[in-house]
Amino acid sequence: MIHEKMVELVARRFQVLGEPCRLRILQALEGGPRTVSEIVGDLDGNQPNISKHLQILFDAGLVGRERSGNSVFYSVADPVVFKLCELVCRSTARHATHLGQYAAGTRRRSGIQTQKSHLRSKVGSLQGVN
Amino acid sequence: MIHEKMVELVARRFQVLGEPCRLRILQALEGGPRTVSEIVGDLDGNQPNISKHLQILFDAGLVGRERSGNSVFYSVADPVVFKLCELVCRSTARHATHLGQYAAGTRRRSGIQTQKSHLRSKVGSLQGVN
DNA sequence: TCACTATATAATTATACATGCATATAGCTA
DNA sequence: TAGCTATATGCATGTATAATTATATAGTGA
Repeated sequence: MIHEKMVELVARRFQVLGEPCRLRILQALEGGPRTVSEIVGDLDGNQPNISKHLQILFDAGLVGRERSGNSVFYSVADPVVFKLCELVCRSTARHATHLGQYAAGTRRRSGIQTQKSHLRSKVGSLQGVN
Repeated sequence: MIHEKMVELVARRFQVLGEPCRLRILQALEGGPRTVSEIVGDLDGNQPNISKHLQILFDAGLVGRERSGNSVFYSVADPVVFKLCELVCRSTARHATHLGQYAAGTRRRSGIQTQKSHLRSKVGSLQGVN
């Protein structure tokens, strides 16, 4: 059992990771610290937007930063993010594979199978949905 | 380097995990499959809301479901979610600890330290902002 | 068939958030 | 100081999403 406050903090971290642009930023930082300009160059977003995402990542403690002269270098604060991405990546690939099997196979569309209906039919549905 | 489509899929999964209510649902499922009613009983949300969150978790492939008579049993589809939560939990705890140290120590407010200013002062700031 | 339980869905509202543009601020150099 | 570069912030806007209420649908048993 986890405390309510902790659940919210953990959820917030997942939420911060749940943005394609921010994942790409972390990816760009995988090789080491980079300045904002460099990151903007790697990705195709505009500078203010990248800066705002970097701020969000920083507030979440996922990246660190240090000013060097006129530039600010950002770096991944906790390498665990790469582990997380790897795990989710694998899991996502598995899920996509399953979806592909279903699509290529029975053409069933993710409905709930009644235990009984499961015995008489390959195609279950939940209130005719999906 | 990861494909753009994959980045979006992974981000979507993180986003689905980035909701306190959904984390609590997964927590409730840690002991094994449960019906919607049971989950609603464990948490304090109302039934339609829980059902919608369950649908989102299902679409993301994070839970599976099977109807049994009048009830629908939901279960965790991929135990990797618990690993993810554990990793984020630890990382979050570390981050919170650091914040605590800063707060108790120099009272600095997470500004960027210039390399030079770092040498002459313990308190850095970035445009006077946090 | 009807009544009942369990679950899902629709419609609404309020809020959070990403984006883009304009602008402000910090640091450097002359 | 002024001008330049790099970065951050404010504001406006559109979109996504969570919560709530009411309702619809599936299954069960009489």
